[in-house]
Amino acid sequence: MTPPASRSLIPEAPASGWSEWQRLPSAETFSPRVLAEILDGGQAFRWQRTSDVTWLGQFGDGVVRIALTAEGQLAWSSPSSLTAHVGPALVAYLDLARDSRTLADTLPWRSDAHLARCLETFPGLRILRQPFGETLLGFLCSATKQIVQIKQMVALLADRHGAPVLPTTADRSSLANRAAALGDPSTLNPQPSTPFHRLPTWPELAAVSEAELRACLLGFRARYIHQTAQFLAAHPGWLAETEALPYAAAKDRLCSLPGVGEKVADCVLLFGAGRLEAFPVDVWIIKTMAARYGLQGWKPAQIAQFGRVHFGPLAGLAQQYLFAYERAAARPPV
DNA sequence: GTTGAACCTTC
DNA sequence: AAGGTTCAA
Repeated sequence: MTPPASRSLIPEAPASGWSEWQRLPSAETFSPRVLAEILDGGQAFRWQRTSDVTWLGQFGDGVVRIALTAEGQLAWSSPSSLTAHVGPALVAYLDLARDSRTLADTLPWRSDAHLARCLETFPGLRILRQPFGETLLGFLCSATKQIVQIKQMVALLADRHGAPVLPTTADRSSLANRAAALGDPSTLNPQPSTPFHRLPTWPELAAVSEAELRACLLGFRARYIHQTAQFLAAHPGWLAETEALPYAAAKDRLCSLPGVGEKVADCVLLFGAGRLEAFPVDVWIIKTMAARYGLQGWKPAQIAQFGRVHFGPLAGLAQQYLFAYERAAARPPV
């Protein structure tokens, strides 16, 4: 049992029906900026900021709020019915068993001044360990879209095609039973119910038409997701097997899915399978490798090769630091 | 093997 | 123009 976090250190009391704030089992501290980069910097698409230091997010069957204490430590709260499940799930999701600073220290920053600057700028930046299938769905949506738009597509998919996570079916039927016993007609037919829907699973997506997917603002990505869902439905176990494969084999298999090329496959393996050797090459990395490493005119595949050699077995972690730094440099300074 | 256009929609 | 993939030249 994690002890409740000291109430005075948390900016607000938990909402009713939610657990007390609890500390996470990690001594690491985070700045609001680094936490924002972790939760909302393009790894995941289901977090929204609720204040300077609090976030509301979903992954798997979980709904959770995260808060930063005055000392920069993490605390969390979830709907009471989910609390037992969310605690351990969140530790896995944030990959808190690994110390990110120790990990980052093994990167070649001693011989790479630019990397050293990126590490200093985002201390404690870490790679999430998201559910594999959800990560695949998110990055199938990502082609030529900005984070805001990807979040919008994913939110529509969840609202329209994902199962409600709250209240639990048990809660709901007990509510309905009680209401029936009391003869209260208003709760017999609960409203379109809850604000929280999980993302549709791949079997659920297989039952959604391409037209319905297009209605979720997916555009040409609707066909990719539809075809991928059909394939996965015809090959049960394929996704779980892929997740367990070594990096290169897993990437090959992912790239055989419609709409999945090298970049998307690397993102899925990095952010959804903990494969820190994956080095996704997107337009930001192409820019940064050209500007900071002198690789003007290099092709994505060449940059990926350079990245894996130069940054080593944790190239994906380095990639995330470079990515965060380059995007921050491009934004107007606060 | 390489290059370029097409693919949807929205900020 | 946007964090890409695919298909055809």
